[in-house]
Amino acid sequence: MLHVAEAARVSVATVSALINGTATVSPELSQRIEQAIRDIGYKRNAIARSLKMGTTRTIGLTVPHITNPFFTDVVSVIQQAFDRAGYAVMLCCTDEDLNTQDDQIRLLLDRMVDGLIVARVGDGAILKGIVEDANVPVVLLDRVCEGVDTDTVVLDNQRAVFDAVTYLIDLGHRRIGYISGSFDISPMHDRMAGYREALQAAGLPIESELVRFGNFHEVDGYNATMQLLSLHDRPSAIFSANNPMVIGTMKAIRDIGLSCPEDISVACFDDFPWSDVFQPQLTTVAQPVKAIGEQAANLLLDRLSGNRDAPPRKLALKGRLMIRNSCRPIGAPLGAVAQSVSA
Amino acid sequence: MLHVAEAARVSVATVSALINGTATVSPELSQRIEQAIRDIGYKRNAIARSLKMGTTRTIGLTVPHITNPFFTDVVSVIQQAFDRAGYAVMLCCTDEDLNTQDDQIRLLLDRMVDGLIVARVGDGAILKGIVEDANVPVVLLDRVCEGVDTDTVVLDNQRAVFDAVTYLIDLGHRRIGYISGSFDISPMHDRMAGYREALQAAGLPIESELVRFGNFHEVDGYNATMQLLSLHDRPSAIFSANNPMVIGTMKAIRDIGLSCPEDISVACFDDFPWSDVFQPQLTTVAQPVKAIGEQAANLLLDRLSGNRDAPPRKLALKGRLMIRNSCRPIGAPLGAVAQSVSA
DNA sequence: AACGCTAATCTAAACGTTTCGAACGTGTCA
DNA sequence: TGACACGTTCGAAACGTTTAGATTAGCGTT
Repeated sequence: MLHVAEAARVSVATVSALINGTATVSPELSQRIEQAIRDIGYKRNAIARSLKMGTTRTIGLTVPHITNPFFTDVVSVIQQAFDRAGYAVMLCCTDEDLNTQDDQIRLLLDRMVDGLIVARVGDGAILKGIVEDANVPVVLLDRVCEGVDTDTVVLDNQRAVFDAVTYLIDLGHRRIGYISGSFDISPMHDRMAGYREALQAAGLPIESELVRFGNFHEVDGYNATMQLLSLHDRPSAIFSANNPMVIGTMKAIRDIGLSCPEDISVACFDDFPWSDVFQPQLTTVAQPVKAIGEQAANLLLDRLSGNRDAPPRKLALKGRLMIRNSCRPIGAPLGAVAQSVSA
Repeated sequence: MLHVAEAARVSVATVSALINGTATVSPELSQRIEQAIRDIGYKRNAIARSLKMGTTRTIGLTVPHITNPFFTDVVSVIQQAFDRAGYAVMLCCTDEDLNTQDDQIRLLLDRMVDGLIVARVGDGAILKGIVEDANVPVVLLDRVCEGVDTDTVVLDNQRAVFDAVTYLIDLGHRRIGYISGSFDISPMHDRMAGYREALQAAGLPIESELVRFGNFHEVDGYNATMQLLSLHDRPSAIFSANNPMVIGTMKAIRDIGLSCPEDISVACFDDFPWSDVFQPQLTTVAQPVKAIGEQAANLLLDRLSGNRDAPPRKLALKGRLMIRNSCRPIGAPLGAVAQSVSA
């Protein structure tokens, strides 16, 4: 900018005024300055600007795994929303690891992001400390977090799983295996609560041998399913509380020589693009991904535009059970699929 | 830092020296300073540091669509690599749009990223101009780019498609539909070349009615497939040059009342997590995603660590044909699948 | 002619670091 | 005793912006 100013024989203040339109500058000087900008190929240094202005027009986004289709979609939607608003987004993947997550939030805060969208945090206390230090608006995604009282957008997880498990029960299933993610994040509590609630509502016992835990990865789903399938009295249906794990479930079923839905019914959390293309077409709980991402972005954008003092807003969206053909009625002839019963 | 210096009754220079270890500071002062840092809860301002140092320890990454499984994986790998190296990554999705891409590269350059990984650029000339202005190392991913002579990592696309189409021919297919992405990016040229080369090598005619173009999205694959299937003499196999489009292909096949592989064989580019779980298990060309991402990251990291003058390095990696059961031998009994023939 | 008003422009301080070179105190050596 | 080196600490400039407030010029009023 100094060079531009010299070339145009004006002060840097005038150049800045012209660029930002913060003051009127005469047509004559405007032209000289614009010419100089072109000649020199000047580009404003956003770092210097950020330092002075105290804003980077950049937000931080952390998710556990970008390869989980839910987060893939959410990231995509959020990225688009901030792009439209002229913000850049820094993406971090925490790999479901608490320390990694803390490090990355610090990394983002160090870089003076203007705001933060955090999906699936672990321990609330740590996040709370980090976030209170840096005085930056935060929106929590996909989970509530004890002690961190801030904007939040989540799914009504309990209700969603309740609906899915009730659907299985209505099909005649009595022994329903449940594969949960590890319990340190709230959605897994709520989803489990939905499972138990559905069983209780139907007067079915809650049997601990039917509940398995995994760490969200395909291999965990595989192992959990293997255990469930080798039970003496094996379940007739399995619900997986997480999407990547259901891949493991399907592979375990195949490897053990069974087939879905003939021998065992399967449903899971999170829809994905291929779910209705191949056989079996998985019955899933679809999250309103687009709405979730957009709401989160709007919440943050609103804070960013100055609305800092409004009380925290908590949004809970509804999931939707996508009934396909991976669950079959118990007792019905083998050819029957779910739709014919649930109609 | 000023406050810390005051509280510890030293100069800011000393604080900086201690923090960065750039000069020895006496144990006594060290302790006072560290105490002050804790008391105040001081965090170094990375923006000010970047301004002074001329480096942001941030890189920019642009991809067309994060929802394309190839890019999802590549982004994931790249993110991890830079995370390990202490870099943040700014992610942009260009939606296959040239203007969007230019805007976003400018956005990233404005923010003084230290380096750039660009996947799937359109016009080389524009990129070239942008990149030459900002003197920042760039690595090109997934495509070569005329006129931009810089580090590049791509797949040997022609060979990969040649292998896949040859496989189809070996199965007895004679009319093979081909769905290409739009032609303004190099992989689509190369993949098409592979298709033509395979046909020619087998002495088969190249029929333009069998070749369709789409814009990389599911809906494009759907439309293209609909056209291919309503041909008077419809193809017995379809190869889709892009992964999202093959979803459309499968849906079109289903909607038209055909089934794969009984009525029509399908293969496509890019493997995905579900490919061997459901039926049909799609035969795909798998890219070595992990290697591609890591190589790209290493190339950039190397430049970032000072190796600026080395001549541009061009890496071409080999794809791998994952033979599953979505393609059947022509003329063989209906139950037969690909493996039994290709053994 | 002196005055005030407005519009255009400029000067200089500030943002929070890093770093160069100077300054200071202390001990060593001639 | 003075010169010198060494280890530690500090002052101040610099990075490239923004912006408050000062300055200037032009013009209409009284």
